[in-house]
Amino acid sequence: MKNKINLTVDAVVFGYESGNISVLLVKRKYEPFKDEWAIPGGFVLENENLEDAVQRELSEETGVKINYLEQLYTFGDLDRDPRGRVVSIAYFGLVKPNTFKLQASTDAEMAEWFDIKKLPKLAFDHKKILKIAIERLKGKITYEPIGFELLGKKFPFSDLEKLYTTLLNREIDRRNFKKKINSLKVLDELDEKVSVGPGRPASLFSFNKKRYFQLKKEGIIFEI
Amino acid sequence: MKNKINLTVDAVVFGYESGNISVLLVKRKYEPFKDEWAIPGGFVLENENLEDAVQRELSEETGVKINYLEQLYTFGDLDRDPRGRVVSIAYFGLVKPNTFKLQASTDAEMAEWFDIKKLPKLAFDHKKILKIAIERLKGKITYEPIGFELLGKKFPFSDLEKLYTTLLNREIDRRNFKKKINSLKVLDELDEKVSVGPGRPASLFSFNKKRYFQLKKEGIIFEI
DNA sequence: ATTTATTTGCGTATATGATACACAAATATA
DNA sequence: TATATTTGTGTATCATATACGCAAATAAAT
Repeated sequence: MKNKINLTVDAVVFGYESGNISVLLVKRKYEPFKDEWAIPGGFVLENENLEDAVQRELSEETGVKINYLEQLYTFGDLDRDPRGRVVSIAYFGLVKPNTFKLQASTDAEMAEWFDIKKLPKLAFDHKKILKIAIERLKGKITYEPIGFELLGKKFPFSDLEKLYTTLLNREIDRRNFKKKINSLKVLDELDEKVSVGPGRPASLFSFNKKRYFQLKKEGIIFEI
Repeated sequence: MKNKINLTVDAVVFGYESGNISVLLVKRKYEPFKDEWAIPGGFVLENENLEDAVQRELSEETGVKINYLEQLYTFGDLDRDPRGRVVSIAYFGLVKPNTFKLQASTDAEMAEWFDIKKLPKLAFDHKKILKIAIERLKGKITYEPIGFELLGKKFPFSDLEKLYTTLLNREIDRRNFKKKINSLKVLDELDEKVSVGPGRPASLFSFNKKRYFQLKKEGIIFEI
């Protein structure tokens, strides 16, 4: 066979905590773009599935455990890597808050979360990749309840609400939003409350995965 | 650099004529899967953009001119090619009826249109690729007016209607459908009529591209 | 202990958009 | 001239989305 080409995977991983949406970046240790921030990723091995490659690179570079992963887009422009032709298959990932904190130990490669509104300069064409990933996140959250993938096992309703207002960058009427979510029946109300700061204590909810997969199978559209 | 991998592009190209949706396939001349039908495609050259590779392969193998092209998905399973590891970036294309007929001359590789309801056995994992492409086509047509990409410059309204009923595999109420399309204002009614067979002659319409791009920019959702 | 600020939590009324449905107009064919 | 066939429109009803106000439960301040 002929025409072998360098192939990498890159993973745009989003996390959410206390009203901020963050993306996971790593500081490059080697040229090109040494000491600049980049989306985690690396070369695909000859005998390795694409998703395995993503998981391996993420685990090596950041130690973060991915909760949701899907393919984003394949970038193949000729000049995207100064070393030569490199085609990159980008993935889109979400993590829950418990796996959100980075182990201080993994400083072999420095990994850090960045608020998506305060991004540093990025290596390669990673700015473009990130832009497409953010669009996908915003788009997807309005028609599939993937918002839950970013929340913990138990959460107050206001967390979900704040996630949507942050991501969609607009106010949401809580009463109508709740009606919509309730109609989907993907939330189970737990027999437990939390109270943070002033105000009425909030009931905790959990995400009903069974129901979620049922909806997905039926192709239910979910429009916020 | 290291870990070079064989990279191909494949293009699932749809056409539409007289109520049938067809896909373009080529008969393989060489092993593996010699004499079996496959989605057109081939190896990406070292110094060639991905889209250029698609267009080149399509032109070499089928002579068809693509009207609309977008990336579909990248397939990278280890065993998808018996010759070894081959990662394939699949594309999704639509052609208009005027470029629909295949030149009889290009029989170097035999290319043929197949009704998507009467598909032959396919080489490699192309059945899987085609399945995903058909889902994409069906999904996409309900929220973006790409249906027009499959029609000629001028067409009677019933052609558009039949395209949707065929693709969605269900009846559509013409009056409500027309209301929806009219509200988008993407159709210009021409001062011209056609009459085929019995029945009232039909006005011809053309597709207002300017308006279409405007809608797209505004992120207008179009739900049939 | 009382008041104030803050957050959660619900219900109803209105507007907007989707669906259901029937008949007239214009032609080719018999 | 009658019949079959296709195009072409309007209105009434139903479902869903949006707009909107106030009570309940707490922490913090006085």
